[in-house]
Amino acid sequence: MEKHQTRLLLAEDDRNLGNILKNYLDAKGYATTLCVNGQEATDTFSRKEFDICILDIMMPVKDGFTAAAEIRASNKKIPILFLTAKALQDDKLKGFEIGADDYITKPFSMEELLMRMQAILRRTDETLKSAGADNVYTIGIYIFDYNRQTLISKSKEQKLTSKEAGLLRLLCTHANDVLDRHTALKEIWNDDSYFNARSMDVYIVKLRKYLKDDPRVELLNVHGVGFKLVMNT
Amino acid sequence: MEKHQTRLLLAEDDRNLGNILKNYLDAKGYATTLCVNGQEATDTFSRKEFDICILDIMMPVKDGFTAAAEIRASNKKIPILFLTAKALQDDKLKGFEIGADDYITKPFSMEELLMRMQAILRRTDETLKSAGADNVYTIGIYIFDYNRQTLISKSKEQKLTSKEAGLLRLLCTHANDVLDRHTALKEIWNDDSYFNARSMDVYIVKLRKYLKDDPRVELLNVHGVGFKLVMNT
DNA sequence: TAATATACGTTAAAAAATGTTAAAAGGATA
DNA sequence: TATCCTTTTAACATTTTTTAACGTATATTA
Repeated sequence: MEKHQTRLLLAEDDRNLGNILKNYLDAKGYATTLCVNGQEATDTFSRKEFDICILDIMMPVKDGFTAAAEIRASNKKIPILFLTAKALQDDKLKGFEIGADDYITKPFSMEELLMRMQAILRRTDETLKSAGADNVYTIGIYIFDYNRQTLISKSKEQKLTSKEAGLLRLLCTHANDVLDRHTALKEIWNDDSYFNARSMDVYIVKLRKYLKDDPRVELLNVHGVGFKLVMNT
Repeated sequence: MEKHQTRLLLAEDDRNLGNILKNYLDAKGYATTLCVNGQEATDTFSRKEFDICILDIMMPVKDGFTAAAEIRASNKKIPILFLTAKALQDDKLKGFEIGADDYITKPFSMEELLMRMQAILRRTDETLKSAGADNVYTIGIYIFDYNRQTLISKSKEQKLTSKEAGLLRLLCTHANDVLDRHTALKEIWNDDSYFNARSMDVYIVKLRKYLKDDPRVELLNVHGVGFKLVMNT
């Protein structure tokens, strides 16, 4: 039921850049393991499970190409992304021949790195996006299936409209945390205006009615900020 | 079950560069269709089947981003690769947001383009083939064959009309995801007008009737947006 | 703290989109 | 032309969403 974090192996010998990247990627929700050379990277890879590797080319002890080749030998599916100051053509081609998924030359923006990683992971993680997209949430005594737009409890099965389901899913992804009004309006109404805000209030009332059979589930307002779906266990 | 050539849609308004690329890619074994603007690209894409798209950003009539968005709306899986002189960061991010798989800035070497294409196709080949398997889709207890225009279950074989089959195929390629009304109307009715929209609603009713024997298969409406064929969990 | 403004709760009506069925129109073929 | 099949148009029902109106709660300021 729990969607696991994407585990990322990052090998970068520049401690400064390495830490900056690790912090950024951790903040973006990736479980990042930082290695400072290729040897450490291959050792770590053989001990732990990873979903994607980001390797610098020029590193002491063992370079990124060599590390990539070893990683590829033990796992021929895992995405590998090279990161390097070398813009030399031969190196790029060599990287792709090893089976790299991308090759980013420094300097690059961290946003671009993230985008390129996501572009690769979109293709790789079939389960995350398309097939098994975990859109089923447990809300107290209810089971909410976003895909089917149903909210089921022992006593009854409530069909939801698309707006109801969309809003409830957003609330679920922010469970026990505040969902900002503006965020919700932009996500579901595509436009943050006065009337849409009032419309959203109407939907909050509807959702409260649907959820009223479980007193431990509360849909609280945070004045001036948004709403919070609280589930007391 | 022979393995077909990879079919490549290339949109590039610079005739010279376009022809050089087409010749190179053809020589490398790709069946390349060259378009000189975004409009031609989207028109061609809706008429023929492709495995990957390479789009220039700045093109007359319709730019590459707009074309990509339309292509992505009608096919959420097909790899899209942008090709451009613009190295602006915002543009890159915009490209990836649309769902691009790569973004190559000019000047680039044709070898690198080829490598990047192959890196993407390595990831997608299997998934594309298994997912869309030659226009035959499994929908719960049914087997839908687009080419034969049949929807077969154990109890009966339903013959479909061409509009029914066309709409059902689009819904299948968007399985468990919303198929936009406008996209469907442009794809199947070639024109997004009020009466065609009503006609489409009639067809949705027909498809629901055909699919009603499997309660796990649902054809849901997403109010104001489109329809979603739900069939997992 | 009272007055005031703003945000939210609630219900109902209006408006828009979709569901449903049947008839009309269009196209192909015997 | 008669017939069959597909598609569109029409008419009416129902559902979903928005807007309006009014009440209550929360924050702000004199």
